[in-house]
Amino acid sequence: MNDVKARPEMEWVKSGEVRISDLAAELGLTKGTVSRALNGYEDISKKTRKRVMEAATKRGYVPTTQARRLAMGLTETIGLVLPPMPSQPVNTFISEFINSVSAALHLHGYDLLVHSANSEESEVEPYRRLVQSRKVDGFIIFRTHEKDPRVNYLLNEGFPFVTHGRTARMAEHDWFDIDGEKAFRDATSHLIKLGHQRIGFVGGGREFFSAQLRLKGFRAMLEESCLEKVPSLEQPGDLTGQGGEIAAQNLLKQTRPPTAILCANDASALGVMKAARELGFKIPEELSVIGYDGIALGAYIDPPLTTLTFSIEESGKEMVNLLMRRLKNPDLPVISKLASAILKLRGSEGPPSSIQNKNMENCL
Amino acid sequence: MNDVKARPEMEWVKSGEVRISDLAAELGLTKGTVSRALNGYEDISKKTRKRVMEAATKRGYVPTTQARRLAMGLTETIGLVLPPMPSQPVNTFISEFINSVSAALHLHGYDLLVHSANSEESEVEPYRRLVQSRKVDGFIIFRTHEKDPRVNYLLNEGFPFVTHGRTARMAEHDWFDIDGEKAFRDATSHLIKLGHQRIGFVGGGREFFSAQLRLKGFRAMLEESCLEKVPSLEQPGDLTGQGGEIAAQNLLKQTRPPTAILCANDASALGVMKAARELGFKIPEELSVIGYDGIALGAYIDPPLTTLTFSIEESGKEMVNLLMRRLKNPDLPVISKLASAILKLRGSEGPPSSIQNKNMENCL
DNA sequence: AAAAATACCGAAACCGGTTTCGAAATGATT
DNA sequence: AATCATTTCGAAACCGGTTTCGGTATTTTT
Repeated sequence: MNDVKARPEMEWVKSGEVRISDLAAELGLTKGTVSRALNGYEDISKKTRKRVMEAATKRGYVPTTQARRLAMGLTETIGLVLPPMPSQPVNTFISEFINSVSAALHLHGYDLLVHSANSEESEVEPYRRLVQSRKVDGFIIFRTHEKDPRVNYLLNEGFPFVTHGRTARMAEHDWFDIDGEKAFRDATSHLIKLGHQRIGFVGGGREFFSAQLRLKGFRAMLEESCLEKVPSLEQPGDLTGQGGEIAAQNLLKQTRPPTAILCANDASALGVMKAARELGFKIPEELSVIGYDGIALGAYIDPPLTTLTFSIEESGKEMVNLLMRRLKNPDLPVISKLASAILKLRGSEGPPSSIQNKNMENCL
Repeated sequence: MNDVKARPEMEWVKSGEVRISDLAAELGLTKGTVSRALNGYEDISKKTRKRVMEAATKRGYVPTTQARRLAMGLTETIGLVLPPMPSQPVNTFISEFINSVSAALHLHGYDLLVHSANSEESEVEPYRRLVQSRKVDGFIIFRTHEKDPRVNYLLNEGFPFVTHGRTARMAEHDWFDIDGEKAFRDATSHLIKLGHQRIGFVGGGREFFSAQLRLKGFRAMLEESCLEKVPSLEQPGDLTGQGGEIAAQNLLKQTRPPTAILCANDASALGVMKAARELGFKIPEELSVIGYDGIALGAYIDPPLTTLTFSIEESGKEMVNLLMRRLKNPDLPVISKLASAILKLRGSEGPPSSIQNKNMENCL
């Protein structure tokens, strides 16, 4: 009967050949039974279950994903759309993030579909396509805007997603974020304690909500410390090295340049340092610089870049957890998680050369 | 009859609701006919084709990807497995590469599945899983080893893939690579022409084939220029900043340290620069440093890092082209493409301080 | 020992498409 | 007008699984 296995070396080990119907035929069962046996249904006798599982491993049977997913009505895939790459790509963040998200998803049996956005079309277009073609069950979104069209679209569709970063509608969707406001309060406070009174700020692009929060933290700490808010010390920036250069030039060419500059990310901090060097400012003696992101390369430059850092690994994991929870039960109330960044002192900041003394004790 | 659309605002625009059978029923056709009409079969009259297509766009019908793929027996998905992240992630390369590959694949209607490798299991395990579960039609592999188990596995399975980088079996598979040998010949030649005679080399990890080729180019140019090959000037390295630091210490603490150091990538070059600073070597006056990768950050450090650069965008595109060709016709002969890196002078190299003169004219 | 409950498996529908085959309707040919 | 060739579409199988339902075979209850 089953002398099919002529030789014990099992020559059919070549993967991807055996289907569930083959297994069923071989065992004298129906494919329905085989399926239930493999999936742990209770209405299968231990004996046949064992028989089935042994045959499955022996023949190297692995269910065809597409078929299973079609039958079960889910894709087990999460979409991640990369933002259009800036001309100056500095995003060591992205690769780490993808890695962490992918690993976390894998633990839940999910795959990661990475899609690139081309800059010509609308920002929501990739999301729309993925939703309509039913290629994914949910999204991971990062670099949120305050009014984020992607969030609007997905909320309107009732499609699951989690954001890295808050939005104006953050009460309506799950999100994970780093507390950039607190981070910049801390960094600003650190600079003030060192004696700085004129502190410049290089932002991260008006369009990103996180940039606003960082600015907010910066301003709040200034106010708390009775330092006047000087509009010309706040430069927009754009998260690139080039943007940092331009911002630094605007800051340092002023008649009373700042003695410290706080940057919305490390890339612009590097731009700031470059411009500062070219303008003859010594770091950190004549100018303190602090970045944000904690990129590893920051430790290798001269002086090493002091920066606000956080765990990208944790970010990815947490976001996946939030998303999985949402997928399992779409009706749960929205939740969020706020992690904090820590100030990693590496040497690009220090006390200002000429301490302008002023009443630093209390606000009058 | 079809007064279903009570109001002209068409409230069923909500995506993902309408199936092909709905369309068929609405039009009084069978789903087979609708399918053929939509897919441009010749046996459908212009009239009904038009009717079908209009109804499809009106109802916002988009075929369910899973079903289509199951029926057609393909996944339209390419797998990319990320290598385990080093403790010091410096890979701005990866995110750019993913972006470029993803964009190129999209033009062909393919998706990109990004999978992370956990370092505990065998290197081929992720590939095996993706093959067996039939989640992808092909792979894009990078960071090849000379004897690459992934390549061996896929060749043995007869599964389509393209590598970024050559392998010992490169005659058997399509590949794309940067001509690292030539690149390092060029860089070495440049240093020699500047007057350097003791040149250090920081490799990129024995396991990578590319590292060997770069070393080969370095050695070849030394020999061509009648410079003696000093084994102690060749350090292994590991493509990280830390590895660069260690290598640089080994080089610079020698009694006769090199006047220039060539690094297998920019990350290790940054490590080299850091170590050099700490040991009191001025760059480029007392030590020239050249990297490889052309990372954007290199332009922002002091001095800006001279490096060998190439287009990641082009790499991604070319690899996708190779892979698509292979998928369309698996029996075509293997082809490959070798692109070249160009030396981007930014300032971290210059003539050695004390020119040790020696006969530089010809080899004797 | 007959009746009722339980364990176990087969049959078939289903997921949502694609593709082959054949039949009916239409048009062209003689 | 009868015959043949084309056009056009319906019917049904198929991709490879999952899941519901119902019917024996077996065990338990009385």
